[in-house]
Amino acid sequence: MSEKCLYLIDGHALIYRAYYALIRNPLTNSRGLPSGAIFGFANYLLRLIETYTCPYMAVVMDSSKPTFRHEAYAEYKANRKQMPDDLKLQMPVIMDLIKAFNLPVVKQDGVEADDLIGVLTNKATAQGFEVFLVTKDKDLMQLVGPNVKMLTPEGTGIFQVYGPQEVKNKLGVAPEQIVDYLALIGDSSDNIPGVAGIGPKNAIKILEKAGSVDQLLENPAVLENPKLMGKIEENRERLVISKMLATLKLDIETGFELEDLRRTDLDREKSMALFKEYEFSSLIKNPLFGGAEKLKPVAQVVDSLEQLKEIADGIRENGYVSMDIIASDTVPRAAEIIAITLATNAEKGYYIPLGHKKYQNIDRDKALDLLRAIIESSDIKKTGHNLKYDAQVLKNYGVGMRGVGFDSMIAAYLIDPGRRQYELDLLAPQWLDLETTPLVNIIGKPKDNLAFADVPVETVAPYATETVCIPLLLKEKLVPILVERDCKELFDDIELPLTLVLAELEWQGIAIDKNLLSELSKEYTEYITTVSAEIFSMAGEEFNLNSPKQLSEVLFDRLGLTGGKKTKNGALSTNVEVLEKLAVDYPIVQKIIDYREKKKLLSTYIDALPAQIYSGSGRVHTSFNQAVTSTGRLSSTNPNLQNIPIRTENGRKIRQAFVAENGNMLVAADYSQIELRILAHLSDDSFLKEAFVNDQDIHTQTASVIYSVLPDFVDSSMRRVAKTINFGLMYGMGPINLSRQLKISFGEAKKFIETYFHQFPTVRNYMDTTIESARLLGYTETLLGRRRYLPEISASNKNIREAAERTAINTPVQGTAADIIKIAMVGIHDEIAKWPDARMLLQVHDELVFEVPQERADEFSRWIKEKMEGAFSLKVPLKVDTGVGKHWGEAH
DNA sequence: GATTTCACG
DNA sequence: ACGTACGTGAAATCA
Repeated sequence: MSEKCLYLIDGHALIYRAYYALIRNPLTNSRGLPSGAIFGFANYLLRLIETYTCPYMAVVMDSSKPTFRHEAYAEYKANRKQMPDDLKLQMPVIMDLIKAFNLPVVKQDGVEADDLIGVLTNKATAQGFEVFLVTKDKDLMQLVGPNVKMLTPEGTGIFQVYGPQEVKNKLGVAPEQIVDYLALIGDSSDNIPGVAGIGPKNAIKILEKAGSVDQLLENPAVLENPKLMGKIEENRERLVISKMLATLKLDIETGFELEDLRRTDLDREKSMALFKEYEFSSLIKNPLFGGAEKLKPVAQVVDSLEQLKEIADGIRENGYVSMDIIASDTVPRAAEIIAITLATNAEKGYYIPLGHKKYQNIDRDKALDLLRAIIESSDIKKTGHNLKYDAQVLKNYGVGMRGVGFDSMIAAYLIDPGRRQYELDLLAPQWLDLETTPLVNIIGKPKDNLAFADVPVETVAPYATETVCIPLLLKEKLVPILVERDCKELFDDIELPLTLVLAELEWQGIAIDKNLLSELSKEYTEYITTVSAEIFSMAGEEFNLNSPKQLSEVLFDRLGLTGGKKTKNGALSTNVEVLEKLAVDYPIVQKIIDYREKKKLLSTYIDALPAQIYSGSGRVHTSFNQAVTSTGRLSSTNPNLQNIPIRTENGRKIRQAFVAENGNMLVAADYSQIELRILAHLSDDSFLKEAFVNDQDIHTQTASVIYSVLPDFVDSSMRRVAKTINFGLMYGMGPINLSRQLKISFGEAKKFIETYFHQFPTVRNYMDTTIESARLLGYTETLLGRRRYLPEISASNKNIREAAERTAINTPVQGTAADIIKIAMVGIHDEIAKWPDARMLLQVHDELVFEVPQERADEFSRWIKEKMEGAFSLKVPLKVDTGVGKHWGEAH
C-alpha cells in the first residue's frame, strides 16, 4: 500500500457495530465486566493494522455538544436511544485501547464525526492521498470516489470494500446520488424523515428519472406517475430538510493537519495488559504481539510394559498425575480405549498406545493392570479435564477411579458458572495465553469420519500430551483463585468427588420398558391421527399442525378468532395459555390442545426414549452435566431425564416405563420443600422457621397468615393462592404474573403480595439485603460459597436491572438446594457399598432415584432418608419423602 | 441457526 | 403505556 494512504475510522459507528455484533453472546471477563464492544472494536483495529498497512490512521469521534443539525431540525437523531449501560461502561476502556494502539483521535466541539470525516477526506485527496472510510454508516458513501473507498465490517474482523461501482451495485445509486437517495427514503437511525411511502426501490426509480432531488423539486412531472408526484408535492419541505441533514457539511475549519494523523507503532505492553485484563486470549495470539506461546511439551510414546512400570513408580513417588484417555467414542459407555496419556509435569507427557490400528500397541489389559493401583488409589490424586468421561471409560474395563485432585472443567465453571463452554482450547488461551492444537487437525471434521485409532501415534501423541499438560498448568492458575474466593472447599469436598458420583450414575443407566412405550406409541399415534383429521375437517383445510406459524394463520386469519397474544417477535402466539382461553368458545381449539399434549409426549419421550437404549447394557445412559447451569444445578442431556412428565395423567404413564430390573425395586427420595426451607434459613424469618420446625403444611400456614384465619379454616383455594405466592416469591414474582397464574385480577394479586410482605417483613428485608449486597459485590453466592456474577444488577435499564435482581434472589435459594443434594450424593456414594447391589441412578434437582434388591428396598429407603436429611444442617430440619415401586411412577 | 412450544424442578 | 418469574433441554418448523 502506498505511503500516501489514510484510514478514517468512524469511532462511534464501529463501536456500536462491535457492540451489537456480539450482543447475542454477551462477553464478560471472569469478574463479570462487560467486554463485547471492547473486544469487537479491538478486533477491527487489529485487522486494519495487520491487513492494510496504511501509515495514516485516525479515529474520528462525535462531538459531545449539539451540532448545527440539531439546531436545524429538532427531531434530528431523536430516535437515538441513550447509549446502553453495558456499552457506556466499556467506553473508557475503548478510549484506553485507542491510546494503547497509539492512534490519533480526531474530535471537534459542535462537529459531527461524519462531517469531520468529510473534511479530512477532501483535505487528503487534495494532497493525492488514497482514503479509506472505516464505517458502517451509509451516509458516508457519498464521499466514495476514485480515491476514496469505504470499508464496512462484515462479521467479526472482515471488511467489505466499497468503491464507486460497489456502491452502485449495492444500493442501485452512484455515490454522488447518495444524499438524494437518503433524503427520499430517510434514515431511521439519524431520524432523517424522508418521504413516507418511498423506499429504496421507488427512490432508485425516481433518481433515474429526475437525476437529483433538486431537479425533482423543480419539475416533479418527470415522474409521470401521479401518485408519486403527489407524495413529492406533499413533502417538499421534508425533502429539503432531509437533504440538508443527509448532506455532509464540508466547509468546516479544522485545526487537524494530515501529519497529525500519522500513526505510530502500537504500545505492545499497554495493549497486552489491557487484553489480559479483559481476557482477550485470541487477540493476544495476534502476530502483532508475537503470537501466543505454544505449549511444547515433550510427547514420549511408551513402547514397553517395563517402561510403563517405571513411569508408574514415578507417579507413585510424585503423589499425583494428570491423565487423559483417548477413546473411540464420545459416549463413554460405548467407548474403547485407544490410548492413555499421563503427565506429572507440564513439560512432558507419556503416551501409552493401546488400541491404534496398524501399530505395535502395548497389551491393554496388562497396561491397565499396571495402572490400576494408581487410578484406584484415593491418595494418588488425579488431574484432568472432564475426568467424569475418563472414569466411565475406565469403568468399562473394570477400573474404578478414585481420588480426583483437580478437574480444569469444574474449576473454570466454579470461577464463572455463566459461560457456555469450558473446553480446554478455550481455557488455555483465556487463562494461560497458550494456544492448543485443534482437534480438527487430528481427526478432521465429523464428516471425515476419522477415529483416533486410524490416526498415527505420532500425530495423536502431541495432541494428547497437551490435554494432560494444560490441566496441570490450569491447576496452578485456578486453584489460587478458588482459594481467594473461599470456594476451595466447595471444589474439593463437593464438586470433585461428585464428578465420580456422576460417572457412576451415568454408567449405571436405567432400564426402560420398551413394550409399554410401544403400546403407548400405538395408542397415541392413533389418537393424534384421529384428532388431526377432526381438526382439519373443522378448519376446512389441511395444514401442518406442528407449525405454530401455519396454526396461527388458520386460527387467527382464516377462522377469524381473536384474543391472541403476541410472542416476543410479534407473531401471534398459539401457546397453551392462549389456546385454553379460546377453547372455552371453540371446540376446535380444545382438540388442538389435546393434539399438542399427545404429540409432545410421543415425539419427545415415547418414541425417543427407546432409541436411546444402549445395546451393550440394555439401559438408557443420560449425561449429567456438571458445568452448565449458572446456579449450580446439574443438567441432563441425551436424553434429558430431568424432565420426564409427571404433571398430567397422560404424561405420568411414561414414568411407568422407567423400571427396576428383575428382583429389584426403584427407590425415589425427594426433598420436601427444600427451597422454602432454605429461604426460611437464609431470611431467618421466625414464622417460616417455626412452620418447618413443627413440620406444618407451609402453604396452609402462609394462607392462614395472609387471610387472617386459623389454619383449620384455610380452604383449598386459599392454600392454592398461598402456594403460588410461596413459589413465586423465590423468583421475585410481581403482581402481573401472580394474577395470571391464579387467574385473578391485577389488583387482587397486588394486594396479596402486599399483605404477604406486610406479614413477613423479615423475608422482604432479606430480599432487599440480598439485592443490595449483590450490587455492592457484583455477585450473589450460595450458603456454600458458590458464586454467580451479576454485572447487570447495576444497569440503568429497569427491565435488565430488575431481571438481575430477581436472579440475585433466586440463585442463593436454588443454588443452595443444589449444593445440599450434591453433598448428599457424595455422602451416599461413599457408603452405598455396604448395600449389596444398590445403585444410585438419577438426580432430578431435589430427588434421587435408586435401584435396590427387592428384599432390602424398604430398609434402604429408610437409610437414604436419614442420609439425605442429615446431609446439611439448616436452622430448620430437612425433610425427605421416599417411595418404593417396580417403576418410577409407583415409587412416588 | 433462530424461533416457538412445552416437558421438568 | 408497557410487559409480564428462576433454572434447564428437546423437537419441530422455517429461513
